[in-house]
Amino acid sequence: MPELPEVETIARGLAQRVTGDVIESVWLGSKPEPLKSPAAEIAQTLQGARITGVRRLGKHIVVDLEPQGNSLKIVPGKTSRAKSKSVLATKAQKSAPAPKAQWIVHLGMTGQLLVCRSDAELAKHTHAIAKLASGRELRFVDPRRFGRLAVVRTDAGFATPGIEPLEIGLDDFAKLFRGRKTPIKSALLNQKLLRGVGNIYADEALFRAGVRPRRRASSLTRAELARLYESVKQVLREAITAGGSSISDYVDSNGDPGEFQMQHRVYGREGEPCLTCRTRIKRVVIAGRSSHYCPKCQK
DNA sequence: AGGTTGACCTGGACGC
DNA sequence: TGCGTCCAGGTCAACC
Repeated sequence: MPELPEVETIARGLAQRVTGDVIESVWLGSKPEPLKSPAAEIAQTLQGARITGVRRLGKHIVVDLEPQGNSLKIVPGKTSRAKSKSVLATKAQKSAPAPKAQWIVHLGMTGQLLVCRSDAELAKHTHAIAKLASGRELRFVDPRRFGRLAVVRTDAGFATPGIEPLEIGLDDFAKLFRGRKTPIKSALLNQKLLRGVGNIYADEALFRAGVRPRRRASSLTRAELARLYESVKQVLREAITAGGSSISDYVDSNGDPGEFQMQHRVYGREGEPCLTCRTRIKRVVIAGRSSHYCPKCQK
């Protein structure tokens, strides 16, 4: 479910609500799929850490952490309570400022990262809970288990390929598609090129640009690339303003749905009239993904 | 090497 | 009501 605007909405909400809070303890479910880092490493990194910020990188949520006792010398007795003699404690002792850490969350198709009261009912498919010093909890819920949790503790921090679509310039944007035989729709979904665009916004951007999803990426004219460039940015910005698109289970960190699904012009509108020319919207499958377009408005 | 397909999961919608 | 089928916002590994 979550593409760039949804992840951005969630990250902004979390930043507002949990920045400065401290993770007191962590519970991780028994299902191993969601964990990309070893459970012990995740627990150890999060426990006692102060949240210094939350942001989005592509479709990832990055929770910036200041490990426990960062500026202090950590002695084994101090980290005591849990699992950890901890690699963390050892490292912190050596280098005066302990390395910053990050908690990386990818929501997959159905993941949710929610802030709630600790007495709130536990949703089915809750895979992780971070208890906060403020008395609230940060919960990761994901029925389909396509989501992923990881921690990163390198100086460089979390990195992912691809360019942010809201930051790229037109020339670099055009370069991404040069010589690519793949359909433009698939190229837009390729996270190694642009990071954050997903199925809904690819379809919506192509409609606004007047380009059919099956067109080979390399066949787009400069004018079409320029229109697509603007369309991608426009549709993402509008969707962020609307708080994202809620098709079935997307909610922000507060549990509230987005509004942008009301403004979809082609996605999910198969058989309905084009809002511009009344032609029926078509749905085709491209590289396994359903793709919606107006056969008249898009060339 | 670039491009395409299927697998990974669960649950909701729909047809019979 | 119940069962089967299809579909879903994302990403990989495995193929061609």
